[in-house]
Amino acid sequence: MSGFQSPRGLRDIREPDASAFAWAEEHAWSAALAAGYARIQLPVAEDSALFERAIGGTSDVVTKELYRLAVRSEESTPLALRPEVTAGVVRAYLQHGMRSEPQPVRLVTVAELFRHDRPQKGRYRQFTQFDIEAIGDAGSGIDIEVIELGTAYLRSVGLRDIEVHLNSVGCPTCRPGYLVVLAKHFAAVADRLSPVDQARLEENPLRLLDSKDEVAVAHAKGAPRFVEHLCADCAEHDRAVREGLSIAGVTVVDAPHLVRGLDYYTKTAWEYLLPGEQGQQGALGGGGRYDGLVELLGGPATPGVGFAIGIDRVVLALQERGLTPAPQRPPAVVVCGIEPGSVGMRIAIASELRASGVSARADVSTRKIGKQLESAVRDTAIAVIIVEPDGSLSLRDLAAGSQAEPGARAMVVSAAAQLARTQGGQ
RNA sequence: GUGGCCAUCGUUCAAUGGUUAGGACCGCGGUUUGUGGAGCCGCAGAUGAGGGUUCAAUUCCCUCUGGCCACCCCA
Repeated sequence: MSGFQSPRGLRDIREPDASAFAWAEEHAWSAALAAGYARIQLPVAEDSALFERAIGGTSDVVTKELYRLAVRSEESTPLALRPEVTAGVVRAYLQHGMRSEPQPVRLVTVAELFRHDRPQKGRYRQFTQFDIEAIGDAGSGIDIEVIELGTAYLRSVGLRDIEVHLNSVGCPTCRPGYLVVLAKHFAAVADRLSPVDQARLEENPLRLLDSKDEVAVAHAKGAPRFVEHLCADCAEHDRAVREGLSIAGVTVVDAPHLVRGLDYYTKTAWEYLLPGEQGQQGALGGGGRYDGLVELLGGPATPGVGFAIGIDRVVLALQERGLTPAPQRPPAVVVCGIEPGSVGMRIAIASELRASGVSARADVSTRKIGKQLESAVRDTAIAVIIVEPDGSLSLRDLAAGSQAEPGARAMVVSAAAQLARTQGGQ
């Protein structure tokens, strides 16, 4: 052991997990690209102030989970590793004048994010999100499009039983009024609330709906529902989203207690959940509308919606259900030989096979042929080419156990490729 | 960030306040010398780190590191 370990919450992803990750990410890209979303790659770090402004300076994500980079000189701007992607996307939208493109601007990315949280299963300090953003359209239609896209993605990877929990968190017009009503409701039991919940009653009553504490949970059941205190505009938006989703075939679970952690959400808010799962692993992702964010970041008033789905959690869910895709299979053809001088030729032949679309590798050792065959067999290779001392090649069919007489290179290579193609498909 | 449980070869298990910490799987090699996943034989490989108690610590205590669970929060 070297004495070094990966830092807390940061991990190595190896096979077979690595294949499952790649597979989940590929599905994410293609689901969004097929729907007309444009790829965008963003930097992993941004001006710290961008996150502070977007997410809210008092939020947990900013106050305790943000990785702030050491400042290297007086004039450099303080940077932070991204804890989420929406802020960066909005920054890019403004920086590149995307408001002069057809609206809404639809963007996708798969991003590594960093949050200094206490790690647990399904919760890491570096994690990957599939993120979709549609900026510049205030209509309910785009909400429906985005929500449906997320469900379609999750279903496409095999998570057919996911639930969409939906709520509306209002807007600056109606939220203050609702908070008052809500606070009044909980004030009745204020003295029985846990200390944490009492603080929430003061600072962010919405969070009380989300509490795990017995008293709060019990009292939350009879709490006034936000959907009944929405302003006319928000109420109509909510109605249209629900109706549209139903017609689009997305079944929705009404979730009056759903509140999202980031301050910038308005109106539509939702989460993708796995029924039966408790706690952390249950929430695969979530999203919402953020009509005030662009303006908050210094742009013109511009609406937006988006979601983020945790790839790490998708992979975990896949594994728990045995839906993990088959890992990459080893090369179909192995090129063996024992003379040290034939190594170059073995590599050239393997390369030639690959160029013709057949996976192949050379055995670059000088071990006995028996050992080389054994390792090829264990790797589930289909065929072996043996470079004979005189430079001629023998082709051995591992399934059949037969070996042809040594022949000329071109012939043997094409026969091997042929064999790999016909048997590889089975 | 708070509280709790945990930590032995790459993996999975075992053992002990006292000689060389044991097995299985995996890997590598041998099986009479260039042809197959078996069998047999062999090799390599661990007490996470640092302190303390003790004649003696992998074992008991402390700190750190890392994992897991709950909370917090979120993906």
